[in-house]
Amino acid sequence: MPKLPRLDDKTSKVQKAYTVIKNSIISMDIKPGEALPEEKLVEQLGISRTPIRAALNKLAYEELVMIYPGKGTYVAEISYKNMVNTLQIREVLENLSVKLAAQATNPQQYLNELTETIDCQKRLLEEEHGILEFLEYDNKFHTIICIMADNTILKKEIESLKNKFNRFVILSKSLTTRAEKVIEEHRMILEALKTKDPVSSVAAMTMHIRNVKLGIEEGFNNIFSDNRLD
Amino acid sequence: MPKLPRLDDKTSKVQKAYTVIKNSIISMDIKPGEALPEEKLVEQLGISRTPIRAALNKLAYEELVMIYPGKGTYVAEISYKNMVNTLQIREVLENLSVKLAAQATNPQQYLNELTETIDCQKRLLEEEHGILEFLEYDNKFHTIICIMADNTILKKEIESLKNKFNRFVILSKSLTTRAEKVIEEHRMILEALKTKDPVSSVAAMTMHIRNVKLGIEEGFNNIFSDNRLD
DNA sequence: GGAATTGTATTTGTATACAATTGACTTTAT
DNA sequence: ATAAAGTCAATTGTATACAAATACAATTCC
Repeated sequence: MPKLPRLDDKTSKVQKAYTVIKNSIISMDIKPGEALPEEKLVEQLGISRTPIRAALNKLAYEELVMIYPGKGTYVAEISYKNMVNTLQIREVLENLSVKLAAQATNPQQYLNELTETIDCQKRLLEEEHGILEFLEYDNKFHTIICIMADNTILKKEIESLKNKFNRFVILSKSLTTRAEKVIEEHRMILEALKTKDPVSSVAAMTMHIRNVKLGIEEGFNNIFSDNRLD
Repeated sequence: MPKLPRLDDKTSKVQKAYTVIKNSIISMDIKPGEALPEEKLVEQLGISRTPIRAALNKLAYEELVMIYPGKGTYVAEISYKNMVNTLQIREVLENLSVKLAAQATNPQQYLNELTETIDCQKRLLEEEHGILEFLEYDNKFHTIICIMADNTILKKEIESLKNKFNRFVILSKSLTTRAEKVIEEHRMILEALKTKDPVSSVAAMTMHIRNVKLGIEEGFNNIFSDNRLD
């Protein structure tokens, strides 16, 4: 019997609800501080409360929503301090990731994937696709490095941080000026990884993260009069 | 009306179930790989499946249990590689934590709390209390430094890592030989923090984490013939 | 009018019934 | 004998009903 295309409905309703809500939050489709009553989500998503609650709990764990028992569930607020705290952690984790990746024993396949990812991102930018798609490949770039680093826990942590982080990126609109630079910085990280030198790889990553932070801060300053929006 | 004694049952059933199961796992009361059927937990804990499922999901997120949809839920296995991966992350996060803590603006209160925590741990050791209680104050020590660092996300991350980590500590039985050294190393971190010097603080923490790792590896080698128990 | 109380609507928390999945065992046809 | 199909038990996934908590409005009492 020929292999038929599987109608992939295997993903659980929890997973679907999680993804839909998460994307709505990251894309700022639902605003920070906005309420997320479970019953409303039941109506909109067409599934029962049980999987919705599970999805919200997962999002709460990743600090994308806040659950106040008996009161309600709300999209997590964005603050300058939160952005700084997130970036402090991300910097050391990404540096660890790229350091381990540089020491990978069989890097070739991953180096190819990284190249491919950068090319995809470049193409998306030229064809003026949405920012969410651009960020998806941005995530992919950093995820591949984690896989290269052969540390699944690190991969999960960084992916979770990146979720939170992308809200800052979108809110700050920093990609409108930085998109091409991001690609260039990724390329430099890739080149460093090719040399298998941990030190220069970490240096390239540090530079990248630092620029990301500067871009976000600049964007925040353009939106708010002062740095302190906590 | 006279003040009645409050019957403090405010903690939710999810929280209770989570704590009970988590402690059972960390203390090795439930063995790695052992099944955790929800119905069995219903009988033992005397609550319904709903809060138990929520608790298990939370534990799954912290990687203390593994949920295989439709198959079953199991206590996470312990492997050498997992231990190494966890420690790699913990090292960079603890270093970040102590670096930021050294730069805290109003450290005095926290320095007092750290001193107190060390003294408590010392007393517990002399009075030969259980290992779980010792580890509780160990957690507290590292948590206070995170609070000092003024980064709530970092605090959550490190606490989650420490949960996983304590399983390795208990399995390796490393505390039987290292308990006093742990206290001494904590004291050195405290002294470094008092000088407000980030560099020496990080150095003291790095030394501590390195020794923790060596202790665990030694314990593992005594239990298993080789390092590779994955 | 004002403070305490009570009621009520909204929302999350929990219990339970039923559906879907998985895996092992049995059966059956070849 | 072997492989395919079918049955059954165990387990998680989902839906729904009801309970508890919270906030706010209405009411009562002074």
